[in-house]
Amino acid sequence: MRTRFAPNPDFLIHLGNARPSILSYEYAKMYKGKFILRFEDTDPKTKPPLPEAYSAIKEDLRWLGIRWDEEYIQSLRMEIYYSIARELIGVRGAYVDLCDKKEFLKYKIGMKPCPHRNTATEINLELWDKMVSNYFEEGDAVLRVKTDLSHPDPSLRDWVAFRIINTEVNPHPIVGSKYVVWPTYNYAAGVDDHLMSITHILRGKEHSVNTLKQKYLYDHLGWEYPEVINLGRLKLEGFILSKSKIKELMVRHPKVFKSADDIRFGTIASLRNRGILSETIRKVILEVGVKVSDATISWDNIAAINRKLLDLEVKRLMFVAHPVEVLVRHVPERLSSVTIPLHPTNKRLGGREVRVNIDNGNLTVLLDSRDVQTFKDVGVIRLMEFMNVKYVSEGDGKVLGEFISTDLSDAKKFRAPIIQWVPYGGYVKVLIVKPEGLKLIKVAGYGEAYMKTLMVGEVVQLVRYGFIKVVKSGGKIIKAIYIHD
RNA sequence: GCCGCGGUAGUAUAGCCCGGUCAAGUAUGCGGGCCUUUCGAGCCCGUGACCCGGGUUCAAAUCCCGGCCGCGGCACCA
Repeated sequence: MRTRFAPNPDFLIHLGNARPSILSYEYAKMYKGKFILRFEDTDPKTKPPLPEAYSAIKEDLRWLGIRWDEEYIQSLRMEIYYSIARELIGVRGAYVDLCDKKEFLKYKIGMKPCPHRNTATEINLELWDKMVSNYFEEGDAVLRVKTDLSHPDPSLRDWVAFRIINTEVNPHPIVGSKYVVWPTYNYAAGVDDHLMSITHILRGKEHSVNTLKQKYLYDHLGWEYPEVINLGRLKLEGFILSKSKIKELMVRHPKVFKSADDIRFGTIASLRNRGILSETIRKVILEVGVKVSDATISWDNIAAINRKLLDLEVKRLMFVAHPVEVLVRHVPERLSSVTIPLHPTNKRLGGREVRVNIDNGNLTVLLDSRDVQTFKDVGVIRLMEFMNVKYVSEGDGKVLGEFISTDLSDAKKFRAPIIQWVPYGGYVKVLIVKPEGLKLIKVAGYGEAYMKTLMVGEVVQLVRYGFIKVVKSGGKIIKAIYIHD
């Protein structure tokens, strides 16, 4: 078993591409076969390859846990395509067509052969050599593969295998202006799948006609076509996956959407930046499986999988989004420092010391305005991992509470809600960016001082708030991306 | 318009090839409970689906036909 993933390096890959790539890789692995990565960069004109995309795609694949046994770049295989083209002409499977494009269309829809279809082989070879040696202009000549002219689908009839692209005008990022005759997707992919002994092709169902086209090529050459498995399209609820739509947004709003890995998009890099684990993506793709029908992946589902993976591994910290000062009276001085574990069960994560300032038994903490409301409603709350507090009064905009005890069992006795808190004076400002569709909602709040030690890229759980990924730290304000709740 | 392919709960998926064990399984969501120093996780209970209509058959989610809906393709793109 040999499978392959064959992206066009003209852009980043997205969640939709994760389906064929992960599934092809897993298939090969399952049957102890080989998996091949092949860059299909044979159109320097309408889909010019992006030099940085080759490595970016490889990085994304590696991140997804995909390892490949062989790697090819089609633009480096031009001589191979050329030599097979001569072979194809030799068996009268292809001919050089000098017709004008519109003129050919008439023959095509009329199911009639164009005048060049029966050109003698020697002349065809001569014409082909002229093509390759830059004799013709762009648009003057193509090499067509002979198919069934009466096929009900007109697009199949004598499709183009090679066309001329003026690479002085549109140089290729890898081979520059070295070649002017370029193979089309169907030719290059078809030839390579055979030459690379691909046994199973897993690709999007948009390629289903291409399979039919390529089979003509295989028939002419006496090759056997691999097994094909068509995969349905994937959507990600609330995200844009489409290459063209992302490009359009970036062109139209260059200041809003600076790069294709923006957390609002559905590229693999975007999801990685967003804080989604590669394991989550793999699970989702494997769950969707090999089916032709389309699937809309819900964000809830992604979040559920991701949350479970993150839950055990990530530190839990306190954060208050809409702070209200609460003064607690009669707090014992010995409580000016408490050590709180960073995770209730994962002891490897250790703990952190939280210092508070107790002045004459008075302690000021910040609570979320919603929690202050519960405080007033319920009468007793527990400041998580710290102490139980009784509500006293509210006046002049100040909320007053009274220390009861530190025992957790008391909190249970009082059925006190457990609330996260941040010490007044011992906090750090946190700015959280929450993507919602194409908008970014910004939430500013206060995190406990320990958050200053977080590194960029680190993911933590803010208790009762959600999982975040730190994108900027070190300064006065910590910036983070909201992953999910 | 013309070719081709699909349609199981809100979402995703299992079962369909080889009809009965499917009064349809699983995950997530939603409702409730237990547990828990989170409104998180875990555990338990509940909720909710075979697109419609015919046919074949003792028996159809599964096979056949028609309809409806959805998707893909119709490039000198990949």
